Amino acid sequence: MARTAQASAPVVTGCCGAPGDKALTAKQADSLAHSFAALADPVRLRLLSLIATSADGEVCACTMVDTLGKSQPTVSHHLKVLREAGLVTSDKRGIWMWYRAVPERVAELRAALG
Amino acid sequence: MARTAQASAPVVTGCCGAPGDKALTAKQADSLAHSFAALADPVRLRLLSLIATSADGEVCACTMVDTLGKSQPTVSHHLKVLREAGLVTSDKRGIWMWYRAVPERVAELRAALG
DNA sequence: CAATCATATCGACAGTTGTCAATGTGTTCA
DNA sequence: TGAACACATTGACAACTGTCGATATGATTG
Repeated sequence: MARTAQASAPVVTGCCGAPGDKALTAKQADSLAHSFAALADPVRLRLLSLIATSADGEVCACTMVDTLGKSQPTVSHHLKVLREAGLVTSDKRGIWMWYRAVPERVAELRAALG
Repeated sequence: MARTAQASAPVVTGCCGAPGDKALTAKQADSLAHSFAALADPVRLRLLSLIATSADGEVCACTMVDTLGKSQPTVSHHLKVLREAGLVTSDKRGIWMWYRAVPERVAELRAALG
């Protein structure tokens, strides 16, 4: 994208060189920050970990309410955040809501770190 | 763990199986969440990206104040968060403060995602 | 020494976020 | 139909966070 370096001023008047153009743009950073924010809560990390490490690849919501020490509305809220971040999908079967991880989305974030 | 429903029925009476023991503990999740929180802000992501992609591997603070559209105290605050998260180190030389990335720390977070 | 510059810290403010009780929605079963 | 259950949503509140102006700290220069 566009560089922020101004070619007009030849005098740097200090230490500062050109910032280089490989860094994230503001838009890219906004999007990434939203995704990482979904991981910036211990309850959500435990939820995602619970789902991702489950034997069947899916976990019922009631299991998570039982396992974590949080109220049902709180767990529901965090699952919604994970869903909106694309990190999990939900699937209602009968009375129960089953959650699965979205490994591709996790891989995207991992790729952003290296 | 302990089920809070009626104790009379030994049957599972529902969907819930055992949660499995591979998931994160509360302590692990707390620590990880703190680290990811450092990445959950667009300004910090741009700072880290600016530093990590710089040609010399280090960037002077004044460059970052110039590049991002934020005030000097704001940039200084975010750099402190990154420093406390172990993602960058700082080194004062003369008047200027130089920042370098800590790739091992970034790798740790990347590893936590897969 | 005083003046100047780069950066950090402080104080205050608005906006966001995590939490839970209460309530709503939709499903199953008697 | 109505009761019971699983989950989502709402509303409210405290705690946290990003932001900037003002100010402090520390180094350099004249």
